[in-house]
Amino acid sequence: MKYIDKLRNSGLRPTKQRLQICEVLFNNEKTFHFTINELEQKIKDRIDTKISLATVYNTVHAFEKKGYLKQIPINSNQTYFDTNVTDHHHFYDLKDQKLIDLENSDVGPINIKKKISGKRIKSVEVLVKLED
Amino acid sequence: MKYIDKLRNSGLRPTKQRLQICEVLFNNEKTFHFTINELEQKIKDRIDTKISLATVYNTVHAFEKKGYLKQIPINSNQTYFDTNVTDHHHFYDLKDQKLIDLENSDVGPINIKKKISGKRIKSVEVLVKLED
DNA sequence: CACTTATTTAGAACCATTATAAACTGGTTG
DNA sequence: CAACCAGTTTATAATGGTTCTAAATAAGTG
Repeated sequence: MKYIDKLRNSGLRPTKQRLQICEVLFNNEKTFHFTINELEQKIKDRIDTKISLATVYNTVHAFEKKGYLKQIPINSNQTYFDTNVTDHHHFYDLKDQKLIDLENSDVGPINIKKKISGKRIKSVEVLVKLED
Repeated sequence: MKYIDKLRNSGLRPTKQRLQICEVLFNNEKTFHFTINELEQKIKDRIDTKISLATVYNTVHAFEKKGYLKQIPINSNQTYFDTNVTDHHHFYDLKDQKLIDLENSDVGPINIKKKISGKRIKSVEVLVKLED
């Protein structure tokens, strides 16, 4: 199983549940955005056994901490995650409430001129809201 | 009272509560960021009468819809608002969980090259996360 | 003042997320 | 292989920010 090493290498035991969630998250042609609820549904559709909601939360948070998932900062009642962890930005379609990837080449380089002493820039995230 | 016209002009009745909240939000030297809870506390400190939590929510949402407040997209369990409604961006200090304004001149111009047909760009928001 | 409509209010309801504590599992060691 | 321990899963309860509800109150109008 190809995700066993990935998990072991990051100090996570390769449990049945985690491996199944890996399949759903990472064994796809394209990366995608999801909420926990949407992921739960995807898991139900793809896997025959049930995985507890608490485990889905635990796993997603563990994967995020290890850098396998990214949270997308957006004002919504639900938290959005992204399986695309490369540097990139997002459109957010206000009407359809859909996220769309912006490749880095779609956004000119962003130059942050201000510095805060003692702090490093960890990430720069751009959210472009779309309306009709 | 200087906020009466502001409210009337946007179709909001200038009630006692709204005027008091205007005082707390807009009668300051500097703009600021807040959550509903922080605003509630500020109101308690500045005003002698009590304003119901539901009214605070109603008012903040009404003001946001009218463009007197902006929501700041950030992943947090609480929603952050900004009394600075000009175009600008934010640092987010992950350790202290504090927002810091970035003037537009602190961030080079942002050029979004991708277009989505039938959609207009409503806003471009940059969140720069800071770590130690 | 009478009337209509908007607003305020306390409290209940909602719902995503987190905490809990018991059962279970993976990995390791003797 | 058995015994053990730490990590993990699980159902369920608890939490907490936000929204809803329905009744009371206040603002605007004629």
